[in-house]
Amino acid sequence: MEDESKKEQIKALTAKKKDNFSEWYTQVLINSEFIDYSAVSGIIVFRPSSYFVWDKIKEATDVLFKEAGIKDAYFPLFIPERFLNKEKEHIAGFNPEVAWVTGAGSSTFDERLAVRPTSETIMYDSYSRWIKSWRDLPLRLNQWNNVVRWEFKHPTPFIRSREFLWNEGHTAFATEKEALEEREQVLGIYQKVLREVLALEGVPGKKTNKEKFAGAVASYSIEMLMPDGWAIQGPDFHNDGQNFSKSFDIKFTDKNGNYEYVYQNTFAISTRMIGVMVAMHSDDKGLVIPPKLAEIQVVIIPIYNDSNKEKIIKYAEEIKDKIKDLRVYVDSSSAYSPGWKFNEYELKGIPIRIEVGQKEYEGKFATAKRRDTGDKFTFKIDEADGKLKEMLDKIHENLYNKAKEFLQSHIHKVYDYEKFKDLISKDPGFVQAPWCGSTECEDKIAEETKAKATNMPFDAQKDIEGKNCIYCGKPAKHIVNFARSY
RNA sequence: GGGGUUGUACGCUAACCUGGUAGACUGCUAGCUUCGGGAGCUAGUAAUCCGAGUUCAAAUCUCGGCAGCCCCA
Repeated sequence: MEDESKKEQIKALTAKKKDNFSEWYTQVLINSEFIDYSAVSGIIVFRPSSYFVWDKIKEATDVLFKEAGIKDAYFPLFIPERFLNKEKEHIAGFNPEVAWVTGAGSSTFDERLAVRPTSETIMYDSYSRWIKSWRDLPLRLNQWNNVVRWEFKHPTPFIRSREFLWNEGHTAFATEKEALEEREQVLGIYQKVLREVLALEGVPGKKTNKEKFAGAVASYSIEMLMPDGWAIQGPDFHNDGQNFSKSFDIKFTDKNGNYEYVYQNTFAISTRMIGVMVAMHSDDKGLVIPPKLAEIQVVIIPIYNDSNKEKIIKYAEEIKDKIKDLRVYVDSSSAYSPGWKFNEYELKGIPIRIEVGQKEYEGKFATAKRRDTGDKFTFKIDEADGKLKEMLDKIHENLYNKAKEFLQSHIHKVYDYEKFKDLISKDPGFVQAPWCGSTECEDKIAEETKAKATNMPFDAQKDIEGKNCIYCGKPAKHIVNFARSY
């Protein structure tokens, strides 16, 4: 037992995922050197391994954007106040969270500048000058950047952060039809990235009026679930109609010579998804990073003593050389013992660990361990390349399947309000229930159960026939995904 | 906005009640011995949130500020 108490003083996690989720979440992120807190409250530092994860998410998404014909651009960080004020709903939604720059050096600006909370206004000022003719459309631009929203609620790394990184896509079309068609394409891209890169599954659907984006006609989201059963909004897509084009005067001459306002969309995926990824996959030993996002995919730990040190390290390097196109690291330092390294790389979430010592050297094989399941396996060094790639695929698949099963086992379809209340308080998750469409019922439900209308899942709407609103009993118009929400 | 609570080294913590040498663990640096699940020894490095008051003497008591956390609105 003396060992136990000593261990706790070392870097091991003291909180358990099951017992104290938020404490565990923080410990995992900090102890694994994934992130650090900064001197500014509510803003974290992305250390190399977490920035690597973001870079990969970005890369995977960007390839799909480019294939779809969306180009990258970059617009200013600072937005003149008069721009923000142009679209009334938009400014009303963001005003409380905007950070302002009021001067430089000892001088004060005549007009203060907002640090972008989102870039609609600064981009659409340009769009209004760039779009003159139907030939200029569609205009589909994206930027990868950072935004600042000075939240006052308790900050949580990645999940609720005052500065975060994201993509913001802003597109303009000549017709409403074309604009609406973009939704499926973009949500499809996000879903593919979530599944194939982050190993996560969410529920796509339409937002209620109350929850839609400030300035949008309709909003859509992929809603995610955290391990504690609370919902969190994932990537989103907003159909802005002509709201912004009218405020920013983005009009063009159509084929018949008439002036028309463009139809617009905006969409985003943010670093918040890293938080969901960490929370879903990791365990009491530390981080678990899906193979495609891991800075080091395979770590090789040579186990040696004075008499065989050189040849064992050489053997480890030899195995590394046999592995093509994977990110492999040989930790041959003698500063730490093998046991120390095992724990360290588990804490950091490296998908596969390989151990090579005297036994392996003599038998020309290697011993390996999966981070996700803890299963050990061995392979002959000549088959290292294929074996490891296959195993990384299995790890991804396993993580994705577990995440999907968790989501599915936490979706409940309910038609009775008493049962609804019971589920929300006892077994948090998504509760899908029929709703009449009135904000009044939505508000009452939120007030009585603390569950928010997260979105209206596309695939659940077919069940609407003959159902009544769970709150008022009037005929239902939508099936809504209610949940306690971050 | 109201109430509670906590600020000691990178981190964690002791001394606080009862004022008097700031002590462990971890980390970090160096050396020697180790190395198949967080190795051992030796030496070194590093701290009382800020300001005022009481006192011969303040990490400790009092007041104010700042910061974190919790609860309520």
